[in-house]
Amino acid sequence: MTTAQRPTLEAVARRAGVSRATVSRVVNGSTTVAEPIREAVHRAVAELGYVPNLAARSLVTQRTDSVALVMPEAATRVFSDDQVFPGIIRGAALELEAADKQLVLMLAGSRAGHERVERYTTGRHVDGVLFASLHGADPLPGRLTRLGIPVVCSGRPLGDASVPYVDVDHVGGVTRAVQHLIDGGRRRIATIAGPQDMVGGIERLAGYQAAVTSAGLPEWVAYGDFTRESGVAAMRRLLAEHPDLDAVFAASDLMAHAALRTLRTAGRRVPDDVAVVGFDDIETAAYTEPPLTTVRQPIQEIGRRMTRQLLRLAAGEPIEPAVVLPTELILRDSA
Amino acid sequence: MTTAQRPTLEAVARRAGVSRATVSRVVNGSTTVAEPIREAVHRAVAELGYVPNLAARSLVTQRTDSVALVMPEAATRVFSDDQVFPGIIRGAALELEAADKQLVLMLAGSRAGHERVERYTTGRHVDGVLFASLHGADPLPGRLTRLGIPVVCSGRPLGDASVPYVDVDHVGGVTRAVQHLIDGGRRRIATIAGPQDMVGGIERLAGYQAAVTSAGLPEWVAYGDFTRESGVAAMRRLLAEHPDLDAVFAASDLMAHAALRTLRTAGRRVPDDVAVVGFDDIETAAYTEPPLTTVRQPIQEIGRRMTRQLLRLAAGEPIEPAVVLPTELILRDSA
DNA sequence: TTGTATGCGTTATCAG
DNA sequence: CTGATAACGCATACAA
Repeated sequence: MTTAQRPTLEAVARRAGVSRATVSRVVNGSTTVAEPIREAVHRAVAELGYVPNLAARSLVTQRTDSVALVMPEAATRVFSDDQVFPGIIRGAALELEAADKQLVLMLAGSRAGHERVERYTTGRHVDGVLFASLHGADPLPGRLTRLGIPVVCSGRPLGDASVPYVDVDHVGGVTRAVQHLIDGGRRRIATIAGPQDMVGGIERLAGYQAAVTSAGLPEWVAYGDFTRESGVAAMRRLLAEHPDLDAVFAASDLMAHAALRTLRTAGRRVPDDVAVVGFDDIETAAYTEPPLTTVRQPIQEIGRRMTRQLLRLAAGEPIEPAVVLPTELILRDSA
Repeated sequence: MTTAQRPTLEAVARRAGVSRATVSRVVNGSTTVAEPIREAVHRAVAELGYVPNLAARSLVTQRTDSVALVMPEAATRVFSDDQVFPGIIRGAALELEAADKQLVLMLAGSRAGHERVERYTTGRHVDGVLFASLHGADPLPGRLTRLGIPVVCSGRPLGDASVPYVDVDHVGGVTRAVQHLIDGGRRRIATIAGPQDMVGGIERLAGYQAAVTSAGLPEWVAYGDFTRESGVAAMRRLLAEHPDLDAVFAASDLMAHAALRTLRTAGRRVPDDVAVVGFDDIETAAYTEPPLTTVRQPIQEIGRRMTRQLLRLAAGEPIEPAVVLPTELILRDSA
């Protein structure tokens, strides 16, 4: 292993018999360099295996051509099978690909991880930061924004209102879902709510509450955290407390899936005895038994829009502070 | 939004009435600074909201305190439910957490993505590079190694043998699995092999071939790519070509799961008519119908060991060129 | 214990 | 079209 001293611009310049400035021009594709010189430089670059030092470059350009996508979650949840994070990642990756920028994924599940992400992003290691899903009132997005670092969140940030975000129309989707249940003759509609430290959890519950209340129906709530396990527990609680329920709206498809199975175990037929509606429209929603009626949110599009907003911001263009994407009720067999 | 000019060491120094060098010492936790001065500096740092510029720092220290984990796959596959990548990510995250280094995840699914990763890593944006799963003979690990950048691969790299790696004992695991089938009286043992451009696919097939051949048994192979869909197709082909098979070893649990369902659909009972063994021991393996007998590989441990090796390498310590972790046959009901 | 001076590898500004 | 030369923001050997 030749721990060869890494060649610098200087070395290339000497080899090619030109100045550093000229080498820099060629490397950066400037068109104002004479053809023979350009060739000589390219040859020298190849012979020496020269690769620009990004730290030096970004020190002067003030850019890094990379963008961070921060996921304030432990790896387990990020890579669970609800495919929400992966969808956002895919959307961001596609959009950054087009802009020829590097996507840097960072997990901030632990306290230390969160701090490390803060150091990394405030240290200008990236041109902008995307936040994938925030818990509670995380101060980091606001802090970065105040430092002048472009930030876009997925989901309205709970703490600092001044951070631009991309979200979906939770309330509209839930309202349509509950209305659909009511139209189908359901009158005892329960909900399995999501975590109340996340905007998605909060708004979907609010949407449910508004819909049942305005229809003069009772409000039956059990809380989960979007996962299957929590869905099972919540569904059991609901069945115990309200054995006569005839419909349930779950704030995530994973919890809806759990509800489906729990209801069957309890001897209830879906949708005959109990109708079930989920939220997300993940891939498996079409393959559950029975196939799940659910509120679709355009997950990948969230990633794309966030990224586009961020790139605009980084380019100094003004952007709208909030983008809200539509949701859609997908009718299948469970309701 | 105050696009405040970002404060530098210089600014902090002036504010605190000391030299840049002293501020630098305080910021980096040097103990040789008088208490009152240290306090003054800290105050100035807080008042100005100073954050060190990482590019400038790494330009002089030659370190970035971050490590890249490259996944040469599209996002879809990385985040599929086999949980192999997530396991490696978790292992690496845990180990880097302990070392207080930042984990930088990079997807290199497309051609352009691959190039971008190359620029990023060769540009010394990270102190070392972990490769999660290589297809074919990717030249990048070798190239980075020759540039003096620490690299560790998961799985023996197919191209350049000089790159250190961490792998599991594929052959040993498969041999035990097949032997278990033979001990159970099976004589017509087929395999659903993995992709032959990946070391895992190659070695698991080789292990199967060696085991059946040395037992004087026929060698029946159908190829998949580790996914469920490919497993269904492969199992169907095997059933069509060798309707009398009495066992199948699948090179991944996902494919084994598919085999289970396909066999049942075809009217075969597992394990009565056909025994099935998988490879991986993913979480769902315990919940399939029937629960899956499989070869466990310590996925998370792979991530941890890779990372430890990389950190040693980056610290200039010598490391063994190959680490091979043991596999274990987990007996459940499918075989 | 603190300050001074220097260099890390680029890009950008200006002359020529 | 090309070449000096000055930043960029920080860490550190050396001097005081």
